[in-house]
Amino acid sequence: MYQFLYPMEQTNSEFLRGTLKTIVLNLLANRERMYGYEITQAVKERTQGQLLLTFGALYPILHKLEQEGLLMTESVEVDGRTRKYYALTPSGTETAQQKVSEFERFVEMMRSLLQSPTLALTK
Amino acid sequence: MYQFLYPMEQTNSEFLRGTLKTIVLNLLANRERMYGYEITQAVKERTQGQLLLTFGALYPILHKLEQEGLLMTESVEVDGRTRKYYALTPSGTETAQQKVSEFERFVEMMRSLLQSPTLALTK
DNA sequence: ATATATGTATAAGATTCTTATATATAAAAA
DNA sequence: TTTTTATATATAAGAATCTTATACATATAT
Repeated sequence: MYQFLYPMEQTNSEFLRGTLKTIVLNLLANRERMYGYEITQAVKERTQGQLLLTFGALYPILHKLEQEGLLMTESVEVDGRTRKYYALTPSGTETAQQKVSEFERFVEMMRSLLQSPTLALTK
Repeated sequence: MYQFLYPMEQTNSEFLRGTLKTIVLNLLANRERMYGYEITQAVKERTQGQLLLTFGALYPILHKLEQEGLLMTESVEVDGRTRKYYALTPSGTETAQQKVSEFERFVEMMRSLLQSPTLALTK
C-alpha cells in the first residue's frame, strides 16, 4: 500500500546541479537499456525516495546525450503507446566510467576544502 | 619561482555547480575573516591549483550570502584601496555546518546511484 | 617600459535545472 | 461509474548558477 514505511526526506539539494548526466549514464551502464519513466523509478528506488528525478529535467538530458552520441534509441510500441528505449553507445560507456572517476576526484577536492585546518594541518 | 612543481590538472568539473556557496562558507568558518582575493587564493592553495574560483563567480556569491544574513562585512583602507573583509554571522556559522552534513549525505546518495548492482546487491 | 601581482566589481551570455503544461492509456479505488 | 493513480513522452517559461569579458586602480618585479 505504502511504498515506504517511513516518509523519506527529499534531497533536492543544490549539490545535484551538474550530476544528473552522470547519474543517467551510470544507471544505463548497469542495465543494458531503459526508457525514461523507468529511469525516474530506478532513481527513486535506489535513493529510497530521496531523489525524485523529474521529467522536465530528464528528457532534455536524454536528448542531449543522444545528440552527443553517448546514447542511442529504439522505439517500441507497447499498449498503443510508443516506448522509447535508451542505451549507451561505446562512447557513452567510456564517458560513464570517466564521470565516476571525476566524481571521486571532486569529492576528495571538496573534502580538502571543507575540512577544518586545525584537524588537518593545512599549514 | 614556480608555485607548483608539477602542472596541476584543472578541474572545472560540472560537479562544482552548486557547491561554491558551501566552499566559501566553510573557508570562512576556519579563518575568522577573509577578503575576496584572499578567498580565491585559499581555494587555489587548498586544491593545489585544481580549482580556480573566479571573481565573476565569487563576488555575486559573497553579495548574496551577505544579503541573506550569513555574512557581514567590514571595509578597511589598505594602500589607498578599499579591502572588504567578510566574516560569518552566527547564522552563517550554523549554515556552514549544515552544508557539510548535507554534502556528506549527497555523496552517499550519489554512490548508491553510481555503483554497479552486481557488486552491491541492489535488489 | 612592461608584465605580473594585488584588489573590487559588473554585465552579457550559456548552461542547467524547476515548475507548469499538454497529451494519452490502463488499472484500481471510491 | 466516475475519479484517482500509475504509466508514458515531451515542451516551454522562468529561475538560478556559473563562465567569460570587461572596467578600474595601485604596487612591485623584470
